[in-house]
Amino acid sequence: MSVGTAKKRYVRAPHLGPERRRPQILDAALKLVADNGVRALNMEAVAQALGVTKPVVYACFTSREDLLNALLEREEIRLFEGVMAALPKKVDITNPQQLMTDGFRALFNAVDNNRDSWRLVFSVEADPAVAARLQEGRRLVSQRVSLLVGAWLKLLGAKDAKRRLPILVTLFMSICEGMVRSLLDKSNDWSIDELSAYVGRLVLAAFEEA
Amino acid sequence: MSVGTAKKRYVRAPHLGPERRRPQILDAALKLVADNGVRALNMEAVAQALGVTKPVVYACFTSREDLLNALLEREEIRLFEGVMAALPKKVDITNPQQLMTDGFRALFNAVDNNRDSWRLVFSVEADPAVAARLQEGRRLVSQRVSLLVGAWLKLLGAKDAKRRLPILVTLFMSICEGMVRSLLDKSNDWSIDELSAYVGRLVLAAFEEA
DNA sequence: GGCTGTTCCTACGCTCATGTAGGATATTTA
DNA sequence: TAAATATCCTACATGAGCGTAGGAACAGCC
Repeated sequence: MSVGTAKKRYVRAPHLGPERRRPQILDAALKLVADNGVRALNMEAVAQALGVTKPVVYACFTSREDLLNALLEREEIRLFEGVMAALPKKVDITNPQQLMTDGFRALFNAVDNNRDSWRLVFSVEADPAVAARLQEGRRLVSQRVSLLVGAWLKLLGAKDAKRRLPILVTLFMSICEGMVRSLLDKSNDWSIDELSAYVGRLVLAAFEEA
Repeated sequence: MSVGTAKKRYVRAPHLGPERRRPQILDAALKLVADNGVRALNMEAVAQALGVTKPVVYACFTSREDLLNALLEREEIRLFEGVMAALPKKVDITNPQQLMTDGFRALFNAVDNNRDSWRLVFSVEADPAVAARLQEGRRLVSQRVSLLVGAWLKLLGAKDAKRRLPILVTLFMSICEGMVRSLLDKSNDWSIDELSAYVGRLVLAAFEEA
């Protein structure tokens, strides 16, 4: 074939510059991790997803670890917002049932509206590069839950509250995490409203025995 | 220094042969994973732990994946035994409290007596080489739990049992997993007897609302 | 002691992913 | 339009881990 009519083998990517590429890269990285797990997140794959080459990615993030951290930094805002909004400011004794149901509904909706971000959290556990950050996030949420459960125990007038508290926090966190996980991979036939009402009722029953 | 008095730089490992090395290798691998996570499991590390070189390991297991599978195959016997023994044969309506407490106690003891094996389970989740095997294990346990919870729902005469079942199973499994996890990394001031009694009471309360 | 077969070790090749140097191309500026 | 600058691409260096070929040391047997 003649040189004149030969098609270019690739399309050279537009000159956007690091500033405008950063968010694109984070988007691509999020999708990669959410779809195929953290192990699928490598610089080559990210570059390809954008129709670009590695050095372009490295111009935005100095390393894979840097990229992953930046991704988490961006997502954790959304994530925390969802979780913290689900937790009530104060424990309202007049209607604990409502409190639970509303909380779970808020959580489940937050998850359902940001599935990829939430998948990220669970995928990323496998990666040591961000283990510390993740653990810190969990600690923060636990702390908040601890406050609320502590208040609840006080209202109940439970004996031995100080000792029971960590167990109850663990229990509550496990339940939340389990339900969120199942929300992310199974798509069962429960609406979020139904599910939060049911789970809320069950969990409340347990906590009334606390 | 003279050649005659030069110390050997290494001790050549005894000639045991693959047959007798296999269990040693599995032990070393288990310890590695339990202590430092799956990522720490590489053939070189395993070899070093035994004072041996890689080809010796490869004489016993054809690949890293093979080794990991063999390890899980060996451990899962112990693991299943613990879990299945914790689950009652039949749902005894006369004393459900006892049923729960005994179950949790059996589970927690099984975990506490095989901490490394259980750590393995949670570490290994990060590795795609055995993801399928792990998932299958979970499925088997779920199935068994499902049977029991199904029977329980029948005894309760719960409405909509079929639809509620999977939610309850997820809930129950999440709680178990969460408690086991916390048993493995925190060493709190609860005895296993106390803990199982308390958790049993809470979970029962929830399930009476099922 | 010498022979045979087993077991172990040294040394290397391969692949995949990270990260970088330097040239090519586009865009902006003068 | 031509130089200066920003951005991108090709090509390579490096390192970790997997897996293997072939020679060295040992054990048991005659």
